Amino acid sequence: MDLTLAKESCLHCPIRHRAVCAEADRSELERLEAAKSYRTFPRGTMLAEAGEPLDHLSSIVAGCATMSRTFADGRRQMVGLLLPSDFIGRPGRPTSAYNIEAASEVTLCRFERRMFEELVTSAPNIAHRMLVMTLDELDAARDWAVVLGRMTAREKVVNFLVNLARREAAAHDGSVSGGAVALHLPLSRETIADYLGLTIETTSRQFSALRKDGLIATPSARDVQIPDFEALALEIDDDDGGVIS
Amino acid sequence: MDLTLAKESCLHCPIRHRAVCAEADRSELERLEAAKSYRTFPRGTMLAEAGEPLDHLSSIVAGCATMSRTFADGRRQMVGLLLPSDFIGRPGRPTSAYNIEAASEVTLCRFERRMFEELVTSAPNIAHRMLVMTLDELDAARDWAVVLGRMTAREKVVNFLVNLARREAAAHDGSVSGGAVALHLPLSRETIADYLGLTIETTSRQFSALRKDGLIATPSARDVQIPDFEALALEIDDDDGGVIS
DNA sequence: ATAACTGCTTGATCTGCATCAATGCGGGAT
DNA sequence: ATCCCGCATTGATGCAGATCAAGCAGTTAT
Repeated sequence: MDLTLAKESCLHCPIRHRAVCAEADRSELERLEAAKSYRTFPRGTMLAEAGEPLDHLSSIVAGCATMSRTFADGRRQMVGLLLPSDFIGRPGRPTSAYNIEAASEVTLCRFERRMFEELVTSAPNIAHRMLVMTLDELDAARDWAVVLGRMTAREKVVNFLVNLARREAAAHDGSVSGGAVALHLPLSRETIADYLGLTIETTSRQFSALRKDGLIATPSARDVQIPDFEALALEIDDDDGGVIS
Repeated sequence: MDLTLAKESCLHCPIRHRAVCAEADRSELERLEAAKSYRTFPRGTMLAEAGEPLDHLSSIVAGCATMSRTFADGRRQMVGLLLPSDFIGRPGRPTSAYNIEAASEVTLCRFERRMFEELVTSAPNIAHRMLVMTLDELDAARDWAVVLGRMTAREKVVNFLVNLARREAAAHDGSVSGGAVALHLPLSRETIADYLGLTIETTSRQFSALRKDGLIATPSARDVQIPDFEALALEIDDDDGGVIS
């Protein structure tokens, strides 16, 4: 799970473009800038439906969205949390493979598909940056498979909290200090459960167990305090490489 | 298993290059051809170790390899099966994130890292094709997360067999007919179990249950016959989109 | 304030898969 | 052939997490 807020490869930020394109074709930059438009959607909006055509490709500017697939019998599995700088839609693939839903108010930087695809095929810089972003997502997706396939419920929840804390720290461009950390959860228990491949009840029980063990405090359901981050991280770090980088 | 695959994006095949590069810079093609070399490794060879430097990028020409991560306590999760035309290593990432092991004798088409990375940054065609391949892998990895997170043991095994059959059919460039299909499993029960996030015993029991239900026959542990492919596929297809594309 | 609603927690029970433990089977060496 | 040895199957039992079922707390409406 890559949760940094200001990746090198973020495609909606002109400052990044300038850095990357410094000595490259400036017209490429102009075209990318010209092709984009911004739009904000309220919480709960379906930004894409699995199998349905997706005529805009977007980069998330602000907010949080979820990517999931739902079975006919109701089982749901999230395959990713989409955060600022993450990309929605794929060049060359006209439809979305997953449901994408705004988990909070979300602002997108949108590119009309045809324009963007032309850029990707003709501009080496853009294509290369898309490749780097996609490789990051691939690593995250594979790491996620490891979590879902082999971790216990407790490990899944700890892993979730630790990564959320690390992302938050990265967003503020500092590292997680050895001390206390406070988190606001962007997701409901149900969404967390669907993310972790668990039920709501099991997820809730794991939060309660961690609280009883003194590893977290929960002033409210959506707020988590971690008095000793290292102690929490030890629950998963000490015995494997299963931590999502 | 016959592994002659012929994806559009396969990077070791000059014929494909020619098709893609037809009107593009031919020197790019020359350089790619010049940079490659072939090598064959016996079954069991560790082609890459998680965290270790990987100085060659490779395209699989023949054989089968597995990608996995192992926890300190022995838990192991495979994150992918690598088959001909699949790629090992990532431009811009000097180390492998996973253990990659030859599951059978494997022939690789290898590119020296520096040469290949130069090609990716300078040649739009190569970069674009890498992007398409990576997007395919990303879809597969996310689909895999859905399988691991929400499918039952039986569904996992059925999904595995159905996908293997489909890949095999795709390799022979035909579709899976409505009738009987014969498969040779390229993996041991243990490896299948690690792939599916199950134990050996559960995997074996599921094979036995499918046999008892008449959905498969197993002339040997490594050979599976599917008398009615559609009937098997119905076990998963009718209620979701959880099939790996 | 009270009611009604929604999301969270907790308890009791059930079950699917893991674990522990034999047993069977096939292919290679002698 | 016979003895292996690694792999696969099958059985008995245990347990983590799912399911079923109440309660509870925060929020919005009246």
